[in-house]
Amino acid sequence: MVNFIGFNQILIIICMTEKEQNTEERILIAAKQVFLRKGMAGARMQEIANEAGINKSLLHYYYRSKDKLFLAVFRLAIQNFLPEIKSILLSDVLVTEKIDRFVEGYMNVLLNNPFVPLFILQEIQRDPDRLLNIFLEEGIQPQLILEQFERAVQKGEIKAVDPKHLLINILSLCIFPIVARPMMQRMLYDNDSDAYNEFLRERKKVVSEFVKNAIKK
Amino acid sequence: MVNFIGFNQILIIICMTEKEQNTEERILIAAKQVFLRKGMAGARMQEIANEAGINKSLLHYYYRSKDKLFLAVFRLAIQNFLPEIKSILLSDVLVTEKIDRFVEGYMNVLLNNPFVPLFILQEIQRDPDRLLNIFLEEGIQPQLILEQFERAVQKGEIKAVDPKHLLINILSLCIFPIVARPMMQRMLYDNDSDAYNEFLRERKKVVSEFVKNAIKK
DNA sequence: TATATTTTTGACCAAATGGTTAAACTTTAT
DNA sequence: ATAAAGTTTAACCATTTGGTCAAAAATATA
Repeated sequence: MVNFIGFNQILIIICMTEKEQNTEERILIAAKQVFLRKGMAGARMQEIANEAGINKSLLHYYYRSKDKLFLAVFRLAIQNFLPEIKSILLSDVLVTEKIDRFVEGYMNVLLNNPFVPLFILQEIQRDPDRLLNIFLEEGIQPQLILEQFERAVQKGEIKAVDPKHLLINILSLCIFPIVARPMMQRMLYDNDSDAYNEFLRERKKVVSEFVKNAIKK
Repeated sequence: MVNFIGFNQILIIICMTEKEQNTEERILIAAKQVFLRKGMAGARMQEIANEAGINKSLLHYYYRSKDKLFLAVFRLAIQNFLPEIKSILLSDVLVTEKIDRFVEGYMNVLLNNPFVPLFILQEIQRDPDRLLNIFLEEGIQPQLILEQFERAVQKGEIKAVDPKHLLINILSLCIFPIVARPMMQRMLYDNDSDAYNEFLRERKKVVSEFVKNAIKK
């Protein structure tokens, strides 16, 4: 008998869109879709299985429980943000230039992962201690930014502001318009998605200017 | 036989903390507690009944379904914010003074209702059309603020800024630190609640200055 | 090719959950 | 005091839901 395994594998590779990647990865992607939109409490294992186009039992075969699968998604969500942020924070430029880059880069990541922030805020409210620990494990270090602001103040590059307030200001201005998009797009732009996208594009400059204006001596 | 009804009522009045107000109201208060913290998907009818100290059937007796009870809570949450905001917006003072008052008043309401914003953002993401309609029914008019900003620009009171960006900036700076409190209090203040309260107090001034600095000519 | 191992599936289960109902209890009206 | 109306309760119900299991299918190994 002829061995069709190789042929099948070739088929699989060709039809990547349908049977793309291994099952474990497909589950994770489907779980991300569902968990990010519905949260832990609103997500259904069956819906994740449907989204992945596989049998529900496979979710447990690969991830054991809903909680474990959720944790994998939570980690993934964090990892979507970390690299971009770290590379900017570690770059060696003036603090004002760094703020420009941060706002630009951070808002880009937010636009590509619009469901992540509300998801994270929601879930941290539900189970703060455990999930904040995961943040630490994934290597989030707000201290890093705060120190940079402090040094910039000492060196006289910027006005003497509380670095914590400055950090929260920047995060607020970037994150809120994404988190509140379903509300604001309807209230301010008659639910015109293109118009709100344009608004968010403008916003990169607006936020940069807004922040820099507040810290220039 | 002696009529004990009057005596019972007196007891009820005395023990207001225990049997306070009528059942319908007690249910609404309990439902608010649970829905605001857990959201529609995470809330349990039994938990609400326990919180109210009554039988679960009474929830359905007074509010028919979980969905109806949720809607009542959603309306209530909006109403907690409206009066304060409206009174400030309608006051006849300079735009800079109005921003001061708005930030002060809005952040006070937020501190008294810290779970409302995340709750609303979460639920609007789940069912945007229906819930945004409720917002309109309750009389939210962002147009009101936008027009005031526009007029202030025309009269030359403030720099020519896009009123929508200005509005989102103010809302962001006020709302985000409350919504992200479970996260930020831990990351920036070692979970010291008093320290974060102090941070939020300072913030009223910081935000006011931050915003006014961005719009002064 | 035959055998062991891994992957996938459908049937099933127990607990949880929103909701119903009839009876008991309380209050009001007559 | 009695009947009527309103309120409260416990027992139930149907469905949903996370999870299990044994058998089937596919794959790897010998």
